[in-house]
Amino acid sequence: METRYSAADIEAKWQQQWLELGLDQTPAKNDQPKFYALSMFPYPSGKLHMGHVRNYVITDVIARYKRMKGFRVLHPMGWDAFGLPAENAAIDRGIPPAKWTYQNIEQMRDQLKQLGLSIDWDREVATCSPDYYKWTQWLFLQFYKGGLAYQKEAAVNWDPIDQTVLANEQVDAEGKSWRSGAIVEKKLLRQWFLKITDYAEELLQDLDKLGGWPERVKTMQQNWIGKSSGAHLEFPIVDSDEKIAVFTTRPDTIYGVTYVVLAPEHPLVAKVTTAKQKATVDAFIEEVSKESEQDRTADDKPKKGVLTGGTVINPANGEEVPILIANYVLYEYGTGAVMGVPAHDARDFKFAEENNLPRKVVILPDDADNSDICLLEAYTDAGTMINSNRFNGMSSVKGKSAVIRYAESEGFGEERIQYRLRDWLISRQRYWGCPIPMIYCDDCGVVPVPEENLPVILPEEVEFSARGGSPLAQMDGWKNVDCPCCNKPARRETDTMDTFIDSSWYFLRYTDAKNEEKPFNLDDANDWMGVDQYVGGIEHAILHLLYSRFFTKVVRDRKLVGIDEPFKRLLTQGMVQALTYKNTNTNKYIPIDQIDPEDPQDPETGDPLTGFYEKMSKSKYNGVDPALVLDKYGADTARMFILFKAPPEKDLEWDDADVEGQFRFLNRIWNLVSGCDLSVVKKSSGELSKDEKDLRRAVHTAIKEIQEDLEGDYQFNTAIAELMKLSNALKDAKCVTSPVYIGGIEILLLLLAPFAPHLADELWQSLGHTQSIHTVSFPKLDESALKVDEITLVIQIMGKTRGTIEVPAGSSKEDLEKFARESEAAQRYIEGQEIRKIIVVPNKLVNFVIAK
RNA sequence: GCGGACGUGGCGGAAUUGGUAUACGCGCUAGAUUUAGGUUCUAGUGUCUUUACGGCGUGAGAGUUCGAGUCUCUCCGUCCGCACCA
Repeated sequence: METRYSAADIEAKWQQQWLELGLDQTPAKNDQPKFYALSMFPYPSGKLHMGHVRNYVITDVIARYKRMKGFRVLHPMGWDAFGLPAENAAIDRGIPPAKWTYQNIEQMRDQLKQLGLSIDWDREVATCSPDYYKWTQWLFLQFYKGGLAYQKEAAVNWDPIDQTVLANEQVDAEGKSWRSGAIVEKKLLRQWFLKITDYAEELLQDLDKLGGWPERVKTMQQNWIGKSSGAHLEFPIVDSDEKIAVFTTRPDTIYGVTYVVLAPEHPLVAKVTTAKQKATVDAFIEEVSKESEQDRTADDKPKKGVLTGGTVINPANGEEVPILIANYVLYEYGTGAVMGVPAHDARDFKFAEENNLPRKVVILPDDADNSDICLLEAYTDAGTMINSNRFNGMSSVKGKSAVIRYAESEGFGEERIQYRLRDWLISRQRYWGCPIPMIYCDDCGVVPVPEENLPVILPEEVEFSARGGSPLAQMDGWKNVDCPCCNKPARRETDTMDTFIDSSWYFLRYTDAKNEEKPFNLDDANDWMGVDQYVGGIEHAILHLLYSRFFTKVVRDRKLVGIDEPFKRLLTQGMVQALTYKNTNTNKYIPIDQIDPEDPQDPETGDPLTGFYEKMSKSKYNGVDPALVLDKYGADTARMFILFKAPPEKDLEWDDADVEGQFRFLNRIWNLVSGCDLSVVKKSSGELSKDEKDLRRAVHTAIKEIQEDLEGDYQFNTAIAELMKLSNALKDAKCVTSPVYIGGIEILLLLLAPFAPHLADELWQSLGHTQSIHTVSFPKLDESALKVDEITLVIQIMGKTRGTIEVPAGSSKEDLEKFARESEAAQRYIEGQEIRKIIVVPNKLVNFVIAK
């Protein structure tokens, strides 16, 4: 068999064979250990991109390896199929969202299959299909029953382009929508929320259980949850029964309060404002409301504020201090009011300075000797309390709890834990999403749809005319329904759920994907969960991963599953980047085919261009279409390249020359194995020659290294390097008629099987095997084969390598020293020198320390 | 500003507990095969000089050690996340 390697022929053939053999199906429960390998499911945009390819190939190698290691593996795939692009396509092209989505799924499923992924397609789910979203709705009702779903009139993040509401997590630091990029506006609407804040503490604490997660993802979640502990303190308003509550992490500075500030939106503002100040206050509120979120939170923005004319009593010392409103106090955080301690808080300091408010020093640095210090900036560190009545002389660290206890005994405050995390706003004024199963009745109020009436079907034949509100709100036939309680005419909720809800439980559905009675059965979920390896992009570090953790804890508390955390190990794969050329004067990207790579110039202006590696995208003209790569080289080459080029968590720089390199490597393997002549193989003659021993060692070294690379941190790049070394060793081997050689060839194919599954099976068959290589166990490491007769001993003088000698393996320290001392390299340097010390590291080196 | 990660040839990247720095690949150079190009194969490829039994070399500088890419400290740089959170 001396034909050329043709990926196109063999890949289609083996994909068909595997399908017929059912190799990718999930085994029923048996006594094998389980392994759940999961990739984040894609949005069915219609076209596979390189980021997908990388994601799914990584998971596939892990799944295939684990199967060879004797695990029963669950490796499913599905579609995160609700979402806005389908509506946009409907508007732009007149295709109904459902039709567009299902077409895209067909297309992308075919593309995924071409990659040779060992996915159990019998468990495929699509979040937009009624048999899936029935259970999304059912789960929502569970939340509702558990008091974890509620409605609230709220100032929400309104995306003026997509015409919908966004969760806080979906608005970036500049106040822009994560999807449309539009500046988000504030709007008051009655919306559904999920009470994720009930789980804030557990979501934070359980990060410690996630040993297999990248540190940075955990840090990001920790910051997002934003726990801080301090005190809730109440300042009585003068001439009123009401009090202003503040949250502070520094109760020890309460004697330094020189004013109190309310957020402009705070409801007490109207009550405390005096007639004299009313015009000023109203003007200020007007001014602040005109500012965009971005302006208001800008870094170097001045802290503006005005007096309300009202005053409060400092409950610790009875002093009367003014109430102000200021733009830097956020209504959404804490109580929407702060106590102003300019001497010991950087923001208050700046604000007081700009608005001529007094300062009062109450914490003295430990190294200062008097209290008259002139502050140039706020002193925010710990120190000794002064000007604080009964607390004078106490360290400020102790003072925190002492002041809290005092506040409790005097009834003006208590200890308080505050989180930055807000409840999850899930209402979306969109059509293509999961309907919220709620009904509004004039008599009965808000009524949940009875479980037996689920799913609330999303009508699929809809007309889209232009961007704007959801068509559901206009579909009277759908909207009008009888109240399940009193049978009188009522109305359905026309908002749909945030699509992040759909993806917060799909990993549970895979464990029992066809269940028509419930979302999933407890035994199956407990058998497969948690996910042993989850793979996906870092962009989901907060949103999807936090929501999924929240959902898991809620369904656990509803006794639907018995685990605390959904994902045991998380691998965040790096981006796939490609070379882009940008004109730094005009900030325009130039397509690569218009450029001479030797001398990159802007074809229009003639400016020299700079090249960088950036994430592949249409707007940068640097995308590489996976379909073209598959056509030219085949799936095995694409897989090998992606795995070899960089470690999985690092960004990967696409490079056609390196793709060629992998293609060459697969061709070398093809030629190596096709060139094998089985007829000349001799019977084992017992004792191995040196060549045979060396080859056998190379083979087992490869087994050892690849196994370690796949067990630990998934170092696919070094695993492939080991495959190359083994293939080089086999190519150079002289003993081609030895059983060691042909055994080595077989092991090479077995080691290659998870990476290049089609080529490995084809060559395996060519060696006369009738069973697919993917049903064979991973080669067993024979430690004895790694033993060497001779080792290379490094001779060092004063820690510098001066030569090497070959010595028998396992020599004693004394012998090693003797060999080293007699070596030519050592002799040159120790001749006539006084040897101070000799360090012998067994099997490694001998170092002579000589008198200088 | 706060938090995290990282810095190794021309390039992507390797290096158990501190023990021969640059594995593997790309690129490049030379040669062989080929009508030619491509493919394939062989050899070479950190750097400097006085080409050696040599010097220098893992962002910079110091330290610990017989010995440091690896450990400690200081500094520089890049990337990422958060950012008025009281």
